[in-house]
Amino acid sequence: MDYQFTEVEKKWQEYWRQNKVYKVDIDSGKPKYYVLDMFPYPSGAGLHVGHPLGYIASDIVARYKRLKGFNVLHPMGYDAYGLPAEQYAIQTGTHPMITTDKNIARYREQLDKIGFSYDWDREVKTCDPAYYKWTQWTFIQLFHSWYNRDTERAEPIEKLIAIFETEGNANVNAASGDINHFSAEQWLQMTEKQRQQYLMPYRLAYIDDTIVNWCPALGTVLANDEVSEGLSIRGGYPVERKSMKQWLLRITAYADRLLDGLETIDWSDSIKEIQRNWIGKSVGGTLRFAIRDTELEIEVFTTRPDTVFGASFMVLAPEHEVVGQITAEAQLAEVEEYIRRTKNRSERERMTEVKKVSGVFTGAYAFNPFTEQPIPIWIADYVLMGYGTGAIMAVPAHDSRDFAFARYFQLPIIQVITQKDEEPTDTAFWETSYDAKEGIAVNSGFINGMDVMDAISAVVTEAEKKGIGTAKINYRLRDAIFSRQRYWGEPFPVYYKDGMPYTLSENELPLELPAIDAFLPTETGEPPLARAENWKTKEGYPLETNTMPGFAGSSGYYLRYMDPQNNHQYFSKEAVHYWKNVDLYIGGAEHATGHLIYARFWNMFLYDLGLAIKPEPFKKLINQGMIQGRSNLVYRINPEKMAEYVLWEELRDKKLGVEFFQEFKSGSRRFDFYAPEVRLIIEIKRQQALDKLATAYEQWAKEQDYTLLLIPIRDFLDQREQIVQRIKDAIAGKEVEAFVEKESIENFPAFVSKNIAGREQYSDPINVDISLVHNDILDIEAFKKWQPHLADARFVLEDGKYICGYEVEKMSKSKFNVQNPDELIDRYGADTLRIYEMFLGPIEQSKPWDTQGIEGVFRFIRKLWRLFHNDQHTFSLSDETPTDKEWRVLHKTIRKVEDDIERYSFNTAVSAFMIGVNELTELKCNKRQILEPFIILISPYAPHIAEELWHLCGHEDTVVKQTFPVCDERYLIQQSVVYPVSFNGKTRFKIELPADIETNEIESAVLAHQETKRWTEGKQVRKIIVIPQRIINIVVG
RNA sequence: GCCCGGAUGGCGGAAUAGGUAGACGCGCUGGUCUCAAAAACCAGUGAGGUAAAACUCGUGCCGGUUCGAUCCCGGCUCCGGGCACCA
Repeated sequence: MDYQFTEVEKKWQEYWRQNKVYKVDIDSGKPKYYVLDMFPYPSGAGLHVGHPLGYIASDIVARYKRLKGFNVLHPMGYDAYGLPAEQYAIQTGTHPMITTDKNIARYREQLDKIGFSYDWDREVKTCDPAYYKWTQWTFIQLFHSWYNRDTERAEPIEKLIAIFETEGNANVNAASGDINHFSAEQWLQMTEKQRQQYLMPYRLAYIDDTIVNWCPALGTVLANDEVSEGLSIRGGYPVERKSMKQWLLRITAYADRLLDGLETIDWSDSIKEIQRNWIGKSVGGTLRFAIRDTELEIEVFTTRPDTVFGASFMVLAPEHEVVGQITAEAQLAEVEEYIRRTKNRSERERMTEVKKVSGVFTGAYAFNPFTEQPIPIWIADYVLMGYGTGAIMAVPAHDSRDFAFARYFQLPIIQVITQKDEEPTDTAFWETSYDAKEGIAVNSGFINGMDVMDAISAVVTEAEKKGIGTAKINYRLRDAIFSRQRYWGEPFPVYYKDGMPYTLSENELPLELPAIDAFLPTETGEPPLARAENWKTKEGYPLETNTMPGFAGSSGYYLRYMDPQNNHQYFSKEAVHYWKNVDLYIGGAEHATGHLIYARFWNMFLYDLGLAIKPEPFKKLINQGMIQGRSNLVYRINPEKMAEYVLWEELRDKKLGVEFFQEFKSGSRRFDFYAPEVRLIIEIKRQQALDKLATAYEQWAKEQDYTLLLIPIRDFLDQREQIVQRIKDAIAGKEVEAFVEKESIENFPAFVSKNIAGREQYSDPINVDISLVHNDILDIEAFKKWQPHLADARFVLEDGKYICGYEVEKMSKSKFNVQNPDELIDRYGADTLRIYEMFLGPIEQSKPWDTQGIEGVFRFIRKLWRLFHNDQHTFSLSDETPTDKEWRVLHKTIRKVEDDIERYSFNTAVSAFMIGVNELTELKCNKRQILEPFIILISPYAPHIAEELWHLCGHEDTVVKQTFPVCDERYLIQQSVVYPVSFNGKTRFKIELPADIETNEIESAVLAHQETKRWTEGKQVRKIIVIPQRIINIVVG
């Protein structure tokens, strides 16, 4: 019997489950290793082959690390809150929990079939009250914390209150919103409500008014990328820019630590770069500009204080508060009109119109604080209220946007920086600004001659001395909006008293999601939770009706896995001190600015609280590439085009003796072909069309003295020779009937195989379900049954086969190219699937899914099986001592596979296994001492066959718990080396030499070789380069 | 516009330290076995060139460094991803 993968795989999956082989507990005697997959959102579609790619890689590492003696934590769970289940609930009334549980069951079934080594006792679901209790708990901690900039960490709000009570808030250095100063006395005299109001801007979870994209029809707030031109992408409903009270998390407090932390973790440069951009730190200073004839000042933020002498105007964001106070009477109408125009456009739309320059002069002037010159103040929407101070000093000579603006409105451009060793030039002739942060200050008073970097700090120092500015760092990062007007999410553990939010006490957690009658917002636009009956505390205070966003539950899940059943704590001290943080995290790159940044923030906060013990949650991150779909195409024939093409092939190049032309026009009539020599017209049309037209056409042709042939398309299917014969007769001048009437037949679809000549010209590609295609050959019978209208389909074949085309595109239902892992497991088994997914290429690279190659892996698995079996298919191992060659194969493979797994090069390890099996097959090796270690070696990749073979070898225990074989260098030492000998870098021949001889011996051996003479003849040997064990190069000339 | 990746046979890819380019697999061609097919096995397979060899060319393009470059440097082209009036 050949290898029976279906039974074998089922048997061992059952065995592993029953014996809880993958269950893991704290074991201080062993080093720990934590391998984590980004847990999935269980969608209704189930897994396709792209999902398990990362899971397989992490599973290989987990199994490998176990064999290497590590205690491996390898859990899995579900990111169970998500829009699809809620959307489905809105449409059907099915509770999202029911949908979600169903989908989870399906996911679990699929995952189990692949043979993953998860410890399922640690499974978490974010929608499980026992889990989200701790999401809510963390929110409470955030609410009761503030960020102390002096200590650079989160601290309890009580400590802040204690400071307020003794000295007010003047000396508090906190990451906070806008605050007014108050004294201890004022604090003590405040009402409870006032105190709460003053505390709010300090909290790490706080409520604030935020401008959001509110969509009344959907009853929710949309993200910027869910809105296009004022309409929701989904549904096309109007979206308003609206100020709403929302919960926010003060992630900005951690901006610097999030940035610095990137230096300490092993993530790809691209993800780190994305996060750096997202945080968007810029270092500079603020400067205050006095406004002429008023007491007012405008503060600007700039990264280039060194260019202040070149600031020739100012620009404010249209919504800047000072605009109303400074606009001159004469400019009022224009300014108001401009503000109205820009107001309703979202930030995103403003950004997309980058190229257009627009703006209006306010009529007011400010004084440049260094040159003391008055400069005009403009408003323009290229200045954003949301960044810096909403105002800039414009330095057109050294900022490209200011330059464009100045040119457009003809404002002065003053050069204040020159490149090294260059003289200033007339800016009137500049085509672009000089933006680089390199050069020497000129026309700049006291900083003249300084280099840019020195000039920056000199100006900041001077500004501080004069009291008109300070050094300042700005971030692009915004606080995270934490409220969603949705049902399917974690309820906030918050109630309102006297209009102020308070948190529930910890013993009231979890606050469970209530039942509601419909999953929609209320008529008054309140979130769905407002429908819940009795949605208030015991005391009768109303509870928060928003729910938390998707990233709430996924931000700390890796910590919960460490101690998932703990009812008293998020996770125990003992657990976190043992498991620490994630050693290897695998998942998609699409979470770069979402989950991966929130989770780092969440972890840092818990670190400040002393709960997490590492500042960074994920030491090493791998982003698996996307698996793209490989669609198959069939080519549907356009019958008229095809008939024309086929006939033209018969007529062209005087094949029938006379010259034909395509497209003959006579008056308003058009015909397909015309031979002027014999006045012969040929027209191809559908039978039905000809039935109607034939008489009129014939009449016309007679009048004009043309010979006419009307050929129905259907004739091209089976009467091609007759057609040609009729044309020949017509050419020969015989009487030929223009149109032979026939019974009309039903239309049927027809398809042409890919490589039939002319196919491109008369067919249209159509996606066909990939399950009907094997190695690009269409299963015609299955295809006919695929859709009802294909039942009578006809085919133009090549070599008796229908060959499909293909295209690489996104895997999606509509392209019929979704490859589902279950099907492949049924056909080839899980081990083959696992190895094939790894074999496709480097884990981080995107690649198309192509089932063709899987056969090769399947062959490899059976070849491995045959190593252990004789010709009669009976298991047979020999206890003889292996030969050196056999040892060498084993140890070479150990070395290669170990190296490859350690550097996550899974595809090359698969090659190494194949080479190993090929070589052992060649050696006809069935020796226990070689093959048993080989089983262990391959078990991370192909756990099922490995377990089966391990037991066949007579072992009672599981292969999972063995020790990874150790490479013994002795077997790798070569007696001799085959050196490639090259002349001037081109390899010419090879020479085998003993491995241990000296360089000069190698040289003389090579020079003595007779091939050498051929290449040195008539030339001089100038140099011999010998790289021991590698190559010999002889320079001649 | 800016930032980050990438480009190697018909296809997926390999070459870990500047040292035999194309490992391994797919596909294709021919063969063995078979009544036949499947499976399996064997041989060949970068391009040009040749009866076969020799030889020439060849890692997106142009140039450089080097005894030697897929790898390092300079300048481009194309593809993928991210960011985008961020002061």
